[in-house]
Amino acid sequence: MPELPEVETITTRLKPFVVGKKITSVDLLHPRPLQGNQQDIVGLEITDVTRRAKTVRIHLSKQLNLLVHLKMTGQLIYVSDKQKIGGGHPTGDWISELPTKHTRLAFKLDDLSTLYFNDQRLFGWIKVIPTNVLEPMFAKLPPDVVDPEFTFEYFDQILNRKGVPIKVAIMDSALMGGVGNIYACDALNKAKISPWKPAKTLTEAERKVLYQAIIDTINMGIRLGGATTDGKYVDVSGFAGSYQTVSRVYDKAGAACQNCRTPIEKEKLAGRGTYFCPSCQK
DNA sequence: TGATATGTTATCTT
DNA sequence: CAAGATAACATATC
Repeated sequence: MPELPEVETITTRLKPFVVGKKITSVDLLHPRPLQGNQQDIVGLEITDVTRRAKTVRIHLSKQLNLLVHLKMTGQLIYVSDKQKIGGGHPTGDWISELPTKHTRLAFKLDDLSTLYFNDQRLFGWIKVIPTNVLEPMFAKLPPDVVDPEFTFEYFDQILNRKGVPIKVAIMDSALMGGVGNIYACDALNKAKISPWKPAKTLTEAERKVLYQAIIDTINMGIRLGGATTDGKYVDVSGFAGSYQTVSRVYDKAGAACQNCRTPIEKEKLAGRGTYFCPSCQK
């Protein structure tokens, strides 16, 4: 479920509650998501929480880290006797007593609070990974679209090399980090460019508009705490975001295009639901 | 029952 | 190798 803005939101929410605390034990409720040995992190202190692309990095003492990917349905939920905060895929687990049937890991902290990792579809993972392995891996990743390294020159040069539909190019995590389906659809509508248009055929003017639209759309998502598409949970305090209230086309089939009032349509592109305006997105 | 789901990667085919 | 389609991971919901 979560895209970059959702992951960023979880990261910044979690950080003040877990930094400085020690992991006293790790409960493994399902073996699949954990890569590494949970014994290696018992007794370590959480020193920072940061984000790279769509992963949450929990920095630990002893030069170790937990790298968390929520994929489609992951959640990170922090529970103490006075707080319950978190985020990720909106499900009833947000409001249930934890652990739930989807809880895969529970990190018990030394103030008796707990950080839960839930994941209904088991696509997500948590890796125990030393800093000297992680940082070279990160160095090989392309820039995230919110990084200063994501320049127009970089974007322009990538498009020249790609004949794939522009939507596929901007969502390709090997080319740029952080653009998922919601924000890809919205940025393309904002830029009035067809998702099917081959990347290399975009004009200079279109590239400039799209470059800015991607950055603006993702930043809007971050500002609003990400999107919570399940209407049942949009009001759950400490979890939900509100990007869905300003979403231009995602999940808006039949609604009026914000550019030209034409009804938004939905089709498949590369296996993903793709929302677009058939009139103004050329 | 079948289609769909905010992610990523592998594997086919052309 | 490029590009496009499809499948795979595994589960819940409409």
